[in-house]
Amino acid sequence: MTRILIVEDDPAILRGLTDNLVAESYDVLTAGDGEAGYRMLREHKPDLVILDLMLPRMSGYEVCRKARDEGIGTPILMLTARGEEADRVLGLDLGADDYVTKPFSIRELLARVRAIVRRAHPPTALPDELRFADVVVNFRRYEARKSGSPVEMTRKEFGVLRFLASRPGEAVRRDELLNEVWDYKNYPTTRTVDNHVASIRAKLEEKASEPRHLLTVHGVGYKFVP
Amino acid sequence: MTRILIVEDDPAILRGLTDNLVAESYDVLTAGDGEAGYRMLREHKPDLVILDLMLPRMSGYEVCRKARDEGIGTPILMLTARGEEADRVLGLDLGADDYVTKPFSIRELLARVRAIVRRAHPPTALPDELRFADVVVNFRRYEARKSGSPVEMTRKEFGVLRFLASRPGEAVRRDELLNEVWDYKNYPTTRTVDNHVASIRAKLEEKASEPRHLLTVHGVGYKFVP
DNA sequence: CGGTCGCTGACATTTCCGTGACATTGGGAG
DNA sequence: CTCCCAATGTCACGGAAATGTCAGCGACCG
Repeated sequence: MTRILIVEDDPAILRGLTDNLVAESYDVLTAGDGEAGYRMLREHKPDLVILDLMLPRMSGYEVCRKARDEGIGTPILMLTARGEEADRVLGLDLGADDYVTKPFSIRELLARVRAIVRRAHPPTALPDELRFADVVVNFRRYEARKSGSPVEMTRKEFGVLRFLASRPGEAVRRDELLNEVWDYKNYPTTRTVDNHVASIRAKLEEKASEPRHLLTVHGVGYKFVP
Repeated sequence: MTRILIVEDDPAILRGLTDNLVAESYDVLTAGDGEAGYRMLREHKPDLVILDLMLPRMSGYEVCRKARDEGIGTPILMLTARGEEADRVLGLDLGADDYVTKPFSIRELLARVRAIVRRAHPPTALPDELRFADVVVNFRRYEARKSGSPVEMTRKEFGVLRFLASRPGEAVRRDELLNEVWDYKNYPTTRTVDNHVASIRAKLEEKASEPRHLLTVHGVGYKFVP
């Protein structure tokens, strides 16, 4: 799970950021001033810090410099107010990885966060669409069709199928599926995975008892073959 | 894959830029003088050009002007040496999208490249008008009609419907709607979205309890289908 | 000061998820 | 080859989470 520390003294912005990042299933830590932020940075070693430049007690500038001086390489995304042009370059020269100027669009900020995180943890790309036999599944539309007729599937079913399909032909362990499709709060039994696979089979396979695309790998997990 | 053309005569800078952009998984093309750069711009239609202002054979200034004269709208990021202040504005007037002054921080340049690329792949344009079943909605006039009769809708309702309609058939999460239709300062509950969708249904759907165009995607959000 | 709009919270309803019990299968040990 | 245990298939139920619905309240505007 990717952990993000937000250091920001404006409660409105802090809340907006937190909500959005949590919704994107990041782990979020927060601090309201530079000192607390710096302490949390050292103690919790987040994967990314979103750091306001103007902060009470210790500026983002100082937090950044002190962290870098200590060899802490955690990626830092700076928040700067408009007109702090000089500080911009300074922030970047200090070793911040990117900056965003307030007022910023949430979309832009999330895009930058994703970009930074992606550089650190390259993920496996998930497909947007999947076709096999007479089945078409579109993961953006959350739509599935078999022989042209719509099939109702649930969110978890889409999630499981999508992850299996991202590694075609490869056996995927149950705990890998749990890690990828579920979040860390809801971490059910591995049997839950079986149930979801079973219901996907019931909906998309010709004969659920003799699956041809969602195969069991005994003692390991499941694999998808087109 | 995003393709970037770099036109730069200093081999050291050229190599530094290339390495960094390749590392960020861009496709990189290079040219060492203005003429070659101009030719490659026409032939390869990159998604972005990083263009030095001072170049042998044909200046960045000329390349930019000629390209724009021919209606080539490719985004251009200008590299200018310090003290070329006058040229800066010129470069921007010519239709360059951004500029960076040498010596530049590579991080800053990468940040600007990302910003330009993002702008160029627009987050889906919003429609000005929408028709489905016996409904006509005009988002410029803020007018809606059902079976020819006017229907009163509020600003937020127009906003929500418009964004959903900009991605027909695709499931849109509540937080995406909040990000697009609301601004980051006013960031209400996701339940607020439900209410607005409900009231749009009440006004435009035949039976609000059995919507046929504004559909719920359980666990995800909503989608609009024409 | 009356009305609309937008947001929240409470309650009703629907959908889905996770679990456990039991049936069935697979594969290794003997 | 057969037996036996573990792994998996199957199913139904209880509860939780997501959504629909409605009323109320404050902000803003005329």
